[in-house]
Amino acid sequence: MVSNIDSSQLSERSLHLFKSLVEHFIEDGTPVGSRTLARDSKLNLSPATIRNVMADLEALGLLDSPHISAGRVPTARGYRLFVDSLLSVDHLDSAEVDQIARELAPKDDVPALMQRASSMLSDITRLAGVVMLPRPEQSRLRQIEFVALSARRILVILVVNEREVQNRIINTARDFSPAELQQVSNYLNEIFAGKELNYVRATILDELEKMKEQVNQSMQAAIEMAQTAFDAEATTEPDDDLLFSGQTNLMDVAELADIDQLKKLFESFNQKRDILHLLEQAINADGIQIFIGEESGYDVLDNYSVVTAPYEVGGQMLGVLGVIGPTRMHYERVIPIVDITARMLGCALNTRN
Amino acid sequence: MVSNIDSSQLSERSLHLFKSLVEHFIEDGTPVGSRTLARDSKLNLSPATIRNVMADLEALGLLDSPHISAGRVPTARGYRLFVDSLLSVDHLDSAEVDQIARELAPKDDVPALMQRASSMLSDITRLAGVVMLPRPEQSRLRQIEFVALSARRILVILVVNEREVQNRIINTARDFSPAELQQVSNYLNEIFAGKELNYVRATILDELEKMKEQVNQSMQAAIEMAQTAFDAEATTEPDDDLLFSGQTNLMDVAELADIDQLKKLFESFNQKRDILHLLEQAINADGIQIFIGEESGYDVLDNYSVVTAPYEVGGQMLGVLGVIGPTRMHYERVIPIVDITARMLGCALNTRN
DNA sequence: TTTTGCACTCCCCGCCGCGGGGTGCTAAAT
DNA sequence: ATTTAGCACCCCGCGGCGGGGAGTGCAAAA
Repeated sequence: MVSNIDSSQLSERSLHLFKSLVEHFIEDGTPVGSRTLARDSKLNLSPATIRNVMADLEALGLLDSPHISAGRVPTARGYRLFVDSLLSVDHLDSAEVDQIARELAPKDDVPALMQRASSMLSDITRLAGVVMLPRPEQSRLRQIEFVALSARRILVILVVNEREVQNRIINTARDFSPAELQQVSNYLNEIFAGKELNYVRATILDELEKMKEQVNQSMQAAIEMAQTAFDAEATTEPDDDLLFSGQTNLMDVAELADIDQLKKLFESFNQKRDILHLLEQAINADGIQIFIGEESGYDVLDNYSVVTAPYEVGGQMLGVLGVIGPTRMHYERVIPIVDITARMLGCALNTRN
Repeated sequence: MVSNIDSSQLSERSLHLFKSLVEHFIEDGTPVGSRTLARDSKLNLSPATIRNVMADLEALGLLDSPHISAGRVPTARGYRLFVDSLLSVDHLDSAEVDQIARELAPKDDVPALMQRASSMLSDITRLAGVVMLPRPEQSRLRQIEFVALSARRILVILVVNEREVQNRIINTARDFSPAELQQVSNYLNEIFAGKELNYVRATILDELEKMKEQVNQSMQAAIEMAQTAFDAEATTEPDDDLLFSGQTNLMDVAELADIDQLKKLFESFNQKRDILHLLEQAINADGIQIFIGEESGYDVLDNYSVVTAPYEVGGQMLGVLGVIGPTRMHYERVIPIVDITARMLGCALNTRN
């Protein structure tokens, strides 16, 4: 990868002009030329001078011109410089902060809260919002219970991480009495409560097999049942770990030509895979992380930027949330919104009852 | 509403020509004129004759011409006549039937099966698929269980309709011992098992209030807890009762002009409300029901048709599934696909273990 | 009743020319 | 040594024009 441009490599004036240009382009999306820039930037310079500067900036890979004789447009590297060094982020007015706080008031369960966070992000930015839920690898088994539906149909309930509940129904080879079920769950809880879920799964499927002979009849049944339960669990992929909303907002901006690029983007929202990988890169970032256009490495995102922030509670990273929109977005507004939403979501998760 | 055209009101020849015209238009989406129709339809007629016929058909409201001097295009009423009287539905070849059967093999839980049905519909038709889940009104409480997470945090589990499981966490005003919980659940199961869920909710919230004084201390607590549980339940709207997939398929056909009409359609997919209402109209239909263009009454669907079929198991209607695509769709293919999918989904739900 | 012939309409497409907003370069000015 | 002015040039977008194609309606002939 070619190294990015550092703001110290450029004169004050070039930076100022570059900033105006980017701002102007973000505003109306048309290539901006030397004349308009001469008018807009308060520096009293002639278009000719500005042309020279722009030629330099183009040589550095910060600008590009769609045609030889059109205005200039920022490149991904240009946006990078812009957001890293030139951007002055907005102060959100308190009304907006209030709105966010209100939306994230901890009034119902976790998935619903996440969903609200996502749709709030998209509403307030008029872009697409996304929230990544905690990766299941980090989840700890808290409690396991069995409920008899009928003699051979058993409802398995896994309580994970204090408040998540998973359940599935299994069919057993022989009848179990409620008392037996109680005994089995006591046994499993004793061994596995507080353990990491993957470990539990691995242990149950592999290790327990060996000790089968050593324990009594009833425990054998327990082991078999637990195996069935976790077998089913393994195949149940989480799949709802990425919550999108406001995708349709992107159809407003779509330059009408790249409608099938947008289609590809929507499809990758459905696949989830690419976006998931991208967001995973952001989970250990210290605060806001931004992927601009081609930087992301996923070409469905070529003309789009992703602004992300991890959210955490009690110092532990839980997930990532963010906003997806055209590279030409109002970063100065989007960034603080994503930032504060991540913080507040953390709070909301913290003060949950 | 103006009455629809009956095929008996038209001459054999008009019908034949009309049919060719619709087929032709479905094929390439351009208005079709008298010359091409003269060529295509095997009737040995001159364009002029055909023009006369087309003028009649237009007067009847079956055709429309975008401009005075362009070919004709079917109206919604035209499509109606076409699908009701003129259409010869395809025979699905056995490979396709096999594919559907394979996709709907009952290998995992109900929601996943529904999801697969939906995405299969969209894959195979290259349109948008939708599956409406059983309306919660028809659901009967089968079993209720309480699991103590801690002394005051209790997991409530509702088993509904044999295989659906809902769960939520409530906080209680005072401690409950596991034995007490057992007692409460026994009590509630005895009264409410097999009852309709709405009835249960209503009863618990209203009636039980009155009997509070008459029962003992422990039962009072039970009642309070049940109230809390069902209170929470009431606010948990089902919301996942409509499963879409393949929306992006519609972006292929989008005539590029009506991109914001498509946006509105996508938004109504998200709202779910309109589509839900529409599908509810189809639940009591005997087999395939088709809403063509403006017929639906929802103007987001103006240039789209919805082909639906209810699915049932054991004679009881459970829900509706279908396909959404441009009015200009291959009905002769889509109809049997939707039809057979509905049947097979019914089977799959029936033979579930 | 069907067909032929005819006048007419409208869209689409390519073409042209032009104006606007741009550019780069060079030479003059500061 | 910059900055500016001047100039030639580029290229997109737009409006107007003309012709071809596809289609129409109508009237008169078959």
